[in-house]
Amino acid sequence: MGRERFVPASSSKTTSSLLKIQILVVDDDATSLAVVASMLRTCGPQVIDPKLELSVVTVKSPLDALLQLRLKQGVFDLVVTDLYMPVMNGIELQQHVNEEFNLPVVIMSSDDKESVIMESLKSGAAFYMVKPINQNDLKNVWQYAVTSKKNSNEDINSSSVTEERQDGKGCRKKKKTKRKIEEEHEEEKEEEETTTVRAVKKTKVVWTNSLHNRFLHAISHLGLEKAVPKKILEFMSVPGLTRENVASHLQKYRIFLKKVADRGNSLAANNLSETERASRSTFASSYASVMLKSVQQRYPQFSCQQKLGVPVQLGLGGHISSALGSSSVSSLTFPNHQQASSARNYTHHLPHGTSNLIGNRILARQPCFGNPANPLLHEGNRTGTTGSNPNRCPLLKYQQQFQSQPNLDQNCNNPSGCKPASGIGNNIACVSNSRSYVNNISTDNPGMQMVGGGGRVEMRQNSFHGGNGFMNWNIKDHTNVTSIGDGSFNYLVQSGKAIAGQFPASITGTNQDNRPVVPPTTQQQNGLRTGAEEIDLFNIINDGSALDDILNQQHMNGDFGEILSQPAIYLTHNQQQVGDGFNFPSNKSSQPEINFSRSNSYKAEVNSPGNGPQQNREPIMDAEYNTTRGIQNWSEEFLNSWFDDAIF
DNA sequence: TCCCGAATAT
DNA sequence: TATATTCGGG
Repeated sequence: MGRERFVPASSSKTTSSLLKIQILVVDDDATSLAVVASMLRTCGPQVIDPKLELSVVTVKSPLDALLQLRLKQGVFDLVVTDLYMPVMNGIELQQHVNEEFNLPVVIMSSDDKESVIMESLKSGAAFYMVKPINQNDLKNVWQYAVTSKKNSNEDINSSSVTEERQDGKGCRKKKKTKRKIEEEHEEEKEEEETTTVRAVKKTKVVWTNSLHNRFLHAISHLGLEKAVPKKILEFMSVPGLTRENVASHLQKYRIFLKKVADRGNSLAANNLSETERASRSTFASSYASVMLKSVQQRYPQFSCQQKLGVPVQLGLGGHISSALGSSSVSSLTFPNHQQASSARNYTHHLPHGTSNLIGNRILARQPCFGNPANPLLHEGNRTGTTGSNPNRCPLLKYQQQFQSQPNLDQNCNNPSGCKPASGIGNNIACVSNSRSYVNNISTDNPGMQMVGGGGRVEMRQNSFHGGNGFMNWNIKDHTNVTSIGDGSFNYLVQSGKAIAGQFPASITGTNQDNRPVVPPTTQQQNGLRTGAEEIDLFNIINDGSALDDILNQQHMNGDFGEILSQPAIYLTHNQQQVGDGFNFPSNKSSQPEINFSRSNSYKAEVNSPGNGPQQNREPIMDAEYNTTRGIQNWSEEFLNSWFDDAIF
């Protein structure tokens, strides 16, 4: 016991208690005002201890705002203001508020010019939100309001310490000028009961995705070993967050990591440096990356990339190919080991342009495809039937390129158990950018087949976003393709969207329309399993719990971790099928579009989070995208915006 | 004195 | 369960 029991001091500024958080929203645009206020009201209780009383007051002019603030001294904890308003702009208002009330002011505007943002921040805005505002922004606002309130209370307390005392009934406040630890000890017994009936609970930090992502980002930056609370805190640079908060979270995170690691007999630090080297992605520290490392460390036989020394990027970055130009890409083939070569179906087309493949150690780098000179992957032919032709076995070529083990045979099998082209582990998720498209990817193996009509792969909104589907697939046995779900498009949707602080979000089988994924009626052979079990596959992503099971299945080998990948990210921002090809806009007004070729019915209707009609949703990204550039060049803003949404 | 991190409390 | 707090020790 014997800990501080501070209550917010009632000063001239702060008459409210911690029990109540009030935000004042200022916007001359009535619609915007209403929207923001309503969103604030909605999301407040999700983030803040519901026991706290939250309220939002709106005013349409900065002058009214100041009036309100003066009238209700100490009532408000934070001001959210539009930037451009008549009479007084947001920055000016902020300055007034700062001088007179010392309250944090959040400025919002659709103006995303860096200069404007910088100016706002320099002038002292707590932060700047670019409209359209999303729920996450507002959650942060609540969070901020709470933490800043807490802090200001603490500040007050530290200068003129106020202590809350309680007799089990009412709460009585006692002012003291100086507080000494010894005194507190004296009062310990007396205060015993106060622990149960505290008028004021310190606000809990809610580890939102955004916060958690920052946390992960910090860890990635620092490295797991050097990531100690203080440094993490520093790096995260979140106002109000304390070292203790971070320490607590870190503890939890470590426990989580340990749990994951313990699943394996831990091949310990094997290959770690390589892994480390490969993990240069922005997201390298992400959960996925940790997951992948863990998987790979435990199951080195499934870690061909490492052995091959391929410079893959791990984690959420998945395999991100560099933008190496725009040579076209033709075909990838995956022989079906189970069938006679004459019956094998080579229908694997690759995107051209820079493609990002996730999946089993297929790294679709630009020069790899359709370039006979490229030893990594050779064109072979699209409809070839001679499975023994090594040129049609990309992995074989891949293997040859990198002379290291394991040696794949012509069927892309390898004696050490690495069967790159079989099973779920080989799902290849492919997203192309650079005005390219995914034609056709399929493993043509018993196992999970990435599919979509003609064998396309769809990367929908990444499940980590908790939004739409994860990917399509069909279950395929030797002869049949069994659809999961509605038969045309099948999705695995991750349910646990944005559950704060949950490292492993769970996945449920729900298709795009929230209909449950219907498990295949027939137990598939060769390791194919029921829908429920397939869902387990995705749990690998989450906690690895299904890994053992899956590895026991024939044809289910692979680096599952890589299913976690970046590409879906590309598709998470308001894309519509408009034409042929997949573009990101060069400016904000144009809509990204996507089309996986081959079928006009195919839509990558991935949007900013929300439930409204797709076309009504606002893009949440304003990423600069240059078709000649690769993922590495995605703007920080984009990455950050993704950061804020995603659950890693 | 700081602050880490396991243990424990809430 | 998630987060906060305590507390021994470097």
